[in-house]
Amino acid sequence: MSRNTADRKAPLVELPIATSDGIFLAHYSERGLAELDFPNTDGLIAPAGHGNAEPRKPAHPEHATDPQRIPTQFLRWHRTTTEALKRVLAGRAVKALPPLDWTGKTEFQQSVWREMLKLGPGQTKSYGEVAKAIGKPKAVRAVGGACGANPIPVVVPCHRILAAHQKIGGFSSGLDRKRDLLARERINL
DNA sequence: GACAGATGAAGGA
DNA sequence: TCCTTCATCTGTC
Repeated sequence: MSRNTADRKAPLVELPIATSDGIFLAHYSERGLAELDFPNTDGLIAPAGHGNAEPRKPAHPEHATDPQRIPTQFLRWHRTTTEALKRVLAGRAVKALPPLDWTGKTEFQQSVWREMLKLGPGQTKSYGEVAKAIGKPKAVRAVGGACGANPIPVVVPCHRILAAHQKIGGFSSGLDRKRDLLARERINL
């Protein structure tokens, strides 16, 4: 077991993404997209991957990092992230992703998330199938844990991972949101 | 090291 | 079917 959360670097830039679902908040480090926070139904932003964290106010443009001082590389990544997010929310295939910063995450988690990235719109896998795909067929519960720790939901499509027999399983940001995302991809449970 | 967890499978009613 | 129990593996504290 590798445990290297200590060298996790704090994101350098936070940028909001306005969608029909609300304002998502993307966190970028010098390595790429590090986190994506869901908007809450009440307008607050729910941090991804840590369900018991306190929701917080969305960063208004005037409070977010000053656009004038953001390196163009971050702006390029943000354009790619915005496009990818909007495509997923529309149930369409993602054309391109920015580099993803999984620094500090374990090898196991990264292999689970890489497996999720292989799934296109309308495609699903069970936790057991993901466990098999990464060569650890008995690590089904651990796959669930890795899904819950996913810092970049929607873009890394943890909502496409179902429990056995097409049951919905769980979702750190709420089962309703998972059902909604699946419905947009015409996935019937 | 102990414990919890977004599972899965098997067995019994 | 539905429910309960248990095996299994990994992450977190």
